[in-house]
Amino acid sequence: MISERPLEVLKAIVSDYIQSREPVGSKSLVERHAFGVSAATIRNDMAILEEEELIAAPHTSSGRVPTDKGYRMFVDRLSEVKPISNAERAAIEGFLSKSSDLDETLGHTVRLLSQLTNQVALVQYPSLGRASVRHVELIAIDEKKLLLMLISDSGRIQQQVVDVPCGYDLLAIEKLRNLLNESVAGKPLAMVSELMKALKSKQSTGDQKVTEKIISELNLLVDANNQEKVLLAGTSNLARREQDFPGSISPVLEAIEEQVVLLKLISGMQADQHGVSLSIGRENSIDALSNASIVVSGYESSGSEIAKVGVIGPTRMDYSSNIGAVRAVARYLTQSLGGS
Amino acid sequence: MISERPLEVLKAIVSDYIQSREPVGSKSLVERHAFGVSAATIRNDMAILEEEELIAAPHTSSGRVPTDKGYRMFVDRLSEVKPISNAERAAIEGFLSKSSDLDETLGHTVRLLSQLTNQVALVQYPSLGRASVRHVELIAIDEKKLLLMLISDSGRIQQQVVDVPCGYDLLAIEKLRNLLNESVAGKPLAMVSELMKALKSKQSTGDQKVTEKIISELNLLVDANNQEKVLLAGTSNLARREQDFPGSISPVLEAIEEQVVLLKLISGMQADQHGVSLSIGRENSIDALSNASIVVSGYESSGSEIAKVGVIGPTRMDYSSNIGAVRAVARYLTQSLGGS
DNA sequence: ATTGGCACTCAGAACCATTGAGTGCTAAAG
DNA sequence: CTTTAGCACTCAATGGTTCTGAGTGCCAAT
Repeated sequence: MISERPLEVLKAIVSDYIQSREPVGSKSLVERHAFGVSAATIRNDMAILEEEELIAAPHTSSGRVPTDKGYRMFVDRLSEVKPISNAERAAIEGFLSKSSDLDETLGHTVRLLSQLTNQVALVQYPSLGRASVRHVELIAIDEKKLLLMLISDSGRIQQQVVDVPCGYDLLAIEKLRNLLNESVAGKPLAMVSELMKALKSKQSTGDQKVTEKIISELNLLVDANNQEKVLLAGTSNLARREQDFPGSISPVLEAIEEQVVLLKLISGMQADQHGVSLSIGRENSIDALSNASIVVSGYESSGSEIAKVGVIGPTRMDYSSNIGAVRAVARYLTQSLGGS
Repeated sequence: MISERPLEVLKAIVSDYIQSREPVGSKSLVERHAFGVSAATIRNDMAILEEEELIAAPHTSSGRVPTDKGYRMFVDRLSEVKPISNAERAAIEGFLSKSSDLDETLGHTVRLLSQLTNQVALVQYPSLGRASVRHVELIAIDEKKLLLMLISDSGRIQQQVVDVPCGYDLLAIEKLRNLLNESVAGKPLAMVSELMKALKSKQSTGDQKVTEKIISELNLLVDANNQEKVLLAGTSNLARREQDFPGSISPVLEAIEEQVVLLKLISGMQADQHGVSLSIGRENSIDALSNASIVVSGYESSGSEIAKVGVIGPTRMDYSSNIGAVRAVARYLTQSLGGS
């Protein structure tokens, strides 16, 4: 077990390093923090921390830098989440209240979060997997074309133009629409394909061909767009932190633009007690992101978590503020979605 | 008037510089290109080009580098558009054929273009201003809520949940929908607000309150979302070309993330004979982009240009290939939208 | 357990000489 | 008038050397 003061020293090292981006040594530590002891004592404490691999030296005899493990210790045990300021709160409220549809809300959210944190912000679109159907709609466009729409309860809308070469009967379409809605409205999307099977066998009225076509298109809509999606903002913030990434930032950018990988990563993260989860440096499995940390929180609609929102930046980031900002934004986002 | 050979020299300089990213001198020029003359002669030609400000020297006595004006001359008079390869053509066709709705199509397009060119790609959403209404839809969600949808002929869909505190009558809604469609379907969006005024005064059946509410929401939908939107992809390509931007790439990234500015820029660009327009270096008015060039082309739906698609990269880019790629992608995009 | 003292380390700045690709100019040749 | 060879000159880049100072590790004394 590590005793009290060494942990205080770790806290000071992390704080100083985050601020100065320079390895911090025993002397500057005693100068900036009022430990009641001498530099030599601090050096002893630092030896303990190094023993535990909480800090490391970039090269022999230079200041120390926190390791991933050190950051982890810092966020888990030593730091407080910094609540957002009133100005920030006002900004969030002002920003989010203006949004009307889901696209816009998420777009605003992600921009906002990136400005609040000065990091790259990301927001995951509500996954259809966990959502349910609010409504299915069939709209006649012209004699041979129908527009099929699927609206999920999170507000996500998908549509597909369906060609009906043989033409169709308006009344039959009306009937089909009602039938579809009766059977799938309110049901989880995951069940749609099953329900459609049942429907297909039961139903025999109207134009069989059109019905079948519509049903298969509906299935496609559920499947094809089941792929998740992430929105990014503030990539330039990463560029501004270039110095925090050894070599080039280009692999980092590449990695976060690779939606599939990124999604897998943030989906796998487990929330802590505050609803926020974070992955520090090599804790995440993506090699290109070994110098990056990710802070995400889930956001909810109708009471259950539907997707995640968060930021990504250098391991050397201000965790306290970023966690605070992500948490606040997730909360407001939930609020803004819950009502609609 | 500049005579023949100096222009050939300029062409060679641009080609070499694009390839090597190093200032090119007279000697390496005669080595790599079969001018039938000596280095000294080339030097004389280069003096002429420098006189005309088509090339410049980064520092006294080092190789020469094309100026913006030099690049302009190159693309306008000296280079051929490089047609895309068969493999690329196949990639485009394969990629775009998979898309179903507008969001997806544009998303695929922009990713594709960024991969094809290894640059940052951008695509502008069809502006509602120039589009017209395909359909208006009203959907009952529950007793006090309606979903109002506006579908434009480019396939863009916008929706808004409308609260109707006093409840509504299904039949009246049906009627209202038909009425709305009769009056606005096929009309340009810009006219909608006017048409609505006319409708408001004429109409008196049904629940006046609901009708009014819907109409005002519809107007909002047209206005509020009239704001244009750009999709970006391949920002990491910019980071990979870091060396082509003096100082940091962060202001460049910032500038292209600033949608409003970017939109203004690409909207103002005039197409040349190939349908492609480009802005080289300081030709564009954004200071942060003084080392960047932009290549865009319009794309069409139903026969008229609805928005732009293109790439943005360092002035020192391969114009021939990029123009080819942008042109091809714009053409396929038009095709893919025209049919739906 | 804490501290002052001291020898030691090593990245980074500062300085300097060297190198070589490239220029501009001139005078001769075609 | 155009082309060319020759030559002196420039200057970024390279690489080696030295210097400096923040910082360490360890030890003996408190």
